[in-house]
Amino acid sequence: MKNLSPLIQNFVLHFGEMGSRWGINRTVGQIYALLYVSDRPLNADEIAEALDFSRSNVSMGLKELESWRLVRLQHLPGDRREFFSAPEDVWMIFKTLAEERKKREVDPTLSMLRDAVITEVNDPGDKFAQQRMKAMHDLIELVSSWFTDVHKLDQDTLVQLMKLGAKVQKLLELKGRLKIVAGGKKSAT
Amino acid sequence: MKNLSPLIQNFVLHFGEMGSRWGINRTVGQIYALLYVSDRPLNADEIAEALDFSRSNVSMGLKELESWRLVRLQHLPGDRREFFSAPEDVWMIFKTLAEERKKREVDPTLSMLRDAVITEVNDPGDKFAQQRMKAMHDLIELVSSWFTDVHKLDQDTLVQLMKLGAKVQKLLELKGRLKIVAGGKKSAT
DNA sequence: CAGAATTTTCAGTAATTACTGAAATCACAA
DNA sequence: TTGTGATTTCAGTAATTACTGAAAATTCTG
Repeated sequence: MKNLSPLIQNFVLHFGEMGSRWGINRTVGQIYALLYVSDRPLNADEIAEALDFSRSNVSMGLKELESWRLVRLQHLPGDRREFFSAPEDVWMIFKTLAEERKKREVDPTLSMLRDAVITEVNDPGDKFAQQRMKAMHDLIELVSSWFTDVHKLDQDTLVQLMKLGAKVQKLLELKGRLKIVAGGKKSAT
Repeated sequence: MKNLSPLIQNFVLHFGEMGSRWGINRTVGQIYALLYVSDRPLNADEIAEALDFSRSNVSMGLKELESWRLVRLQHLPGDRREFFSAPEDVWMIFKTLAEERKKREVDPTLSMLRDAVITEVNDPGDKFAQQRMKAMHDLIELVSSWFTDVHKLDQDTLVQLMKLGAKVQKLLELKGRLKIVAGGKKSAT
């Protein structure tokens, strides 16, 4: 790692490590981390130089990141090389990551579970297994469609909701009471 | 894989695959999947037999799962062997997983970011990097403490919230209006 | 306490995944 | 179109991670 300040180097190394713990290869994590903290787009040679990777490794890493929609490719005027940068908005990054993981892993899992649950089986062991799969399916489906749903919310609303934390319970109780009142009115007329 | 019905075999293989995509080794994923759909606790030999792993591999896998608090060890009367089972409550499983990942990966990342952000730097590149790290830190902290917070909610409330999905926005708006009214009253007195 | 049953450890090996350098391909300018 | 710079591909190799079998340790029983 040449020409990287200790601050940035530390960040990059940590992200490489984290990446590998979440099933993303170390190199890819490091490239992303570097782009994330860089104040200008970088080309592949600069990345290879900074992280001390081979040019081809950087090429593969960038391709991977593009497939995750985590980097933007751009051209600088008067320069034939491709420059890469990470989107600035951290919420956007978070959402993109969640969307991609959902598409790649969660959706196929749901589909597998759905198929498994509707299969006709006779064995009691299989019957039990199906119950368990159903429970897992329902949970994943609930969480996953909640995710999709809140993606639609604008960022401020999302932040507001998060900051509310557990206090959201009070709000839900309030909602319950309002509903009873409304329901009462309706049934009275 | 001996004695496993196609239904269960399929489930187990899928989970092994998913595990490895999320940074959990294939074997561990398969052992967990098997325990999850099993209608009774299994001992290590049964697992080794069913999945066709060596006994020592199963031992290591179970140790790993115990460290994630994802399996329960129990003894059957009149049997010296150790039997393992997966907790039944899928929400509990989900929460445990989230807690462990937070403890192992998110918290150390937050700590690294906090340190990086309070470091004194002069280089403009470092200053910029610090801004980015601050943004990431704040997002992770917000989401992570929201997670901790909603863990406290009982399951029904959580399900209610999830089912509400994007409609939660309406509720937040309502809350906003109530606050204004309340605030108005206060300032009037 | 001796011995049997069970579990764990760990060094060696196998399998997988990551990385490189060289060659091929591509993209553009003259 | 040809040449040059840039990027990608891919076969070979390196590094890492996973797995096994044998031995050690642990746990229980008589």
